[in-house]
Formats: sequence, structure tokens, C-alpha cells
Amino acid sequence: MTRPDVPNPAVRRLTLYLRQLEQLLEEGADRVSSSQLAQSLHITAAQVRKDLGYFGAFGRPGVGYRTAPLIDALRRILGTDKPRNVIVVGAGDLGRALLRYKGFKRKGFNFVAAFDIAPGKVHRSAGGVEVHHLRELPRIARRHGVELAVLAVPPEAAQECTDLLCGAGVRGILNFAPTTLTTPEDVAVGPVDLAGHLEQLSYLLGPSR
Amino acid sequence: MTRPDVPNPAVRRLTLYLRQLEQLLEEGADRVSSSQLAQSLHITAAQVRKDLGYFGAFGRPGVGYRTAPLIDALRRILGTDKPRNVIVVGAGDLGRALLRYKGFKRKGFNFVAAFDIAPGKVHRSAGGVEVHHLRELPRIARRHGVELAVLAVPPEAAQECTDLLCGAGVRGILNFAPTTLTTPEDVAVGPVDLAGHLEQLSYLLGPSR
DNA sequence: CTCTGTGAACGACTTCACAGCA
DNA sequence: TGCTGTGAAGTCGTTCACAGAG
Repeated sequence: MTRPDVPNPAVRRLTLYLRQLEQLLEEGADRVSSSQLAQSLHITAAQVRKDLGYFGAFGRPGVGYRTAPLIDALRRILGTDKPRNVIVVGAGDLGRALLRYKGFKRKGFNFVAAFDIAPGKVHRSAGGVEVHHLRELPRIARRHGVELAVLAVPPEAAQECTDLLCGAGVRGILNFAPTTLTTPEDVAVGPVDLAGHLEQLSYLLGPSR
Repeated sequence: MTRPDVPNPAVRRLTLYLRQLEQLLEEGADRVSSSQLAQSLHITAAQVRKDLGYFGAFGRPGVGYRTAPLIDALRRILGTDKPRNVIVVGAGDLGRALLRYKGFKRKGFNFVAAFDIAPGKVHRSAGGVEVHHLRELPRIARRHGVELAVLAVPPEAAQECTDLLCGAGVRGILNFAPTTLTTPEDVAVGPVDLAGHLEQLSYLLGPSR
């Protein structure tokens, strides 16, 4: 029982479909066509159908897709149909803002703890979550069966925190530190380079005057 | 004088090369080979050479690339060789954390102002930058020649803020709101879906138990 | 007639492999 | 020899276009 082999960009779009479908459902649409979905996301209808097609046949020819069941299916595919426990490493400005950010909980992610080493940060709570000393990470991560982590530490500390996370059973790391991490094959990294994203936009503007 | 036509993924990697080169220079490396660069970023050497090749011939056969000049070249290409003025729309937790985040300034981005509509947020300052009422955005953006904006508002407000930004001459928007924006052709959007990134990692973990 | 699901055609990006310079 | 720059080959992802279901 191995999963279908799916292009990475398709998985990224799945999250967009889910987001859009949730909004459409809220607006009272109980059915959607691939072309409606496509238009609202500025992509092609064929792309939408192909992406969904990697995982099954969810629609009815001549009719389209029923919104609610498709949402359920996408959540199951993405693994967010049941809540997932997540930890945050680094309780600086960014880490604390991420702890308070409502969007994660809304998607079924549950922050169970945060970690730092600075004495001024441990034991305070941020976004309703307690900040522990980094040395407690393995114990707490294991106890809660944590498989996902958000990394928001300075770049110099990122690799050692990563090693600690990998040793503690974490299998996915969302990395906000501007550095490339090295992990075992079975641990995935989602790089989020904030300044890098602005640089890419800057490129599009053309040479600076 | 039109720019070479470059794959989007190559531009994204350019930002990684720059980041890595800056670190290598700090460590005292005045020369780098494509394979060194490749190894540290977990990509292939051919990829590095091809990407740089889109913009010119920066290296010397048998030797490699000189670190400092290559950094300069990449900055010019990315348009960050001179500082760029940026505004932030939305002064909630996330917007304020982004204002304080040092990584942007380090890359040559200059936050000149922030904007919000909540009476409790305007006129306070965050990260050394004053928060103005949204209605002042066009005037202030024009005065500073702002071409880049960071959007950190609730999704319901994102599209109207976008329209305001486009009308004010902004040509690149880094969008943290979990919604798809519609802009004129000559305005680029860099979508950063924080929860979406975690969802993608969640997918890789497999079905939740 | 409408709209999905999907092989086939196409195009974009990556890797190969090597000529040529240091 | 060591390493870049780059056409050619190969792979991966997207779009087309149509058969078939509702």
C-alpha cells in the first residue's frame, strides 16, 4: 500500500484548493466545478482536475465536485483531518508571533510547547503555550508524539536545533532560519526564507535606480 | 535591452547562492567552486553553473568563482545592491514581528512605514517604524517611491488593501494573508501561506493516526 | 449539452557530458 | 589536471483534447 507518486507542485496546490473550497463552502456553495476553482486561483481547469486525479475521482461529469466531501477528502490527504501536535523552537519575536498566529490552529495544528535557551524567555508563556528550556525538548516531544516542528531561531543555532529535533522523533521541520539544513532522508524540511521572498520580488522590479 | 528569460526556480536559487556566499565570505573563503556551493545547498553543481550562466560568465575555468565579486553581481541582479524602500500593511502580531525582523534590513530592505486601521494600532511605533492610518498610504508610498509592500492583514481585508497598494504605485506584494490576490499584470505577488507550508509537511508524514 | 478523468502532446527545467581555458 | 560554460539529452510537470458519464 504505497501512495501515488505526485509532483510536489501538485501538493502545494492541494492546500490552495482546500483553502478556496473552505471559503466557497462558507459562502454557501455546495458544488464547485474545476473551472470555478481554477479561475479563483488563476490557474487552468485542467490543472485542477489533473491534481485531484492523482488521488482519486472526486467529481461527477456534467456536475462538478460537491464542496464538503471534497474538503474532507483533501484534509485526509494532507493529514490534517485529525489534529497534529507541533512544537516551536525559538521564542523570539518571530517564534512568539507564530505561536499567536491563528491560522495554524484553524488548519488543525496544535502547538503543545515552545522552546528557547535564553533565561529571559523560558517559563514565560506565549500565545497560551509555555516556553521550556531546550534541554527538555526530547522528553516533551516524545511525550506528545510530536512529528512537526517550527524552527525560528538565529541561523547559527539552526543546525544544532535541527539535530536535536531529528533525534527527538520529529519528521517535518518548517524552517524560518535563513540557512540550509541538513537532515536524515526521512525528515523533511520546508524552507521559508522571508527575506529571500522579498529578494525574488525585487528581482522582478528590475535594476534598482 | 531586455533581460534574459530565466526560469523562476533559478531566480529562487539565486537568493540561496547569495546567502551561502555571504556566509562563506564571512568564514574567509575568497574563492568558491560550483560543487562547493552545490554541496552546501544539496543541489547539483551543473545546476549552479547553469543558473549563473543565465546572467553571465562569472567564473574562471580551473579556478572557480571569486566570492566577493560574485556576491556583488548577485545583488545587482536581484536589485538589492541599493537599498529598497518597503511598507508593511497590517500591524497585528505578524506585521509587527516582520517589522522587527532583522533579516530584511540585512538584505537591503528598508521599512519606511506601516499601516493599519485599528485606532489602537495607528500612531504607535513598531520596530522603529511609525504606524499610520491606511488612508495615508498612497501619499506616503508615493513620497518615498515605495515599490515593495508586505501584506499582513486578515484575509477578508487583503484584496482591498491590494487594490490600494496597486493604485499607489507598488509593483511587488509579499502576501502573508491566506487568500489569492488579484492584481494587474505588472504587479507581482509573492504568496507566503504559513499554514499551507505546514500542511505540505503534514502530507509527507502520511495519514494521521 | 456540461463537466470530469485521462492518455498524448507539449513545454519547462534539470542533468549530462564535453570542449576549452587556466 | 581542475573547473567553467554550454549545447544536447533527458526528465518532470503542464496543457490539450476528447471519450464518456450525468
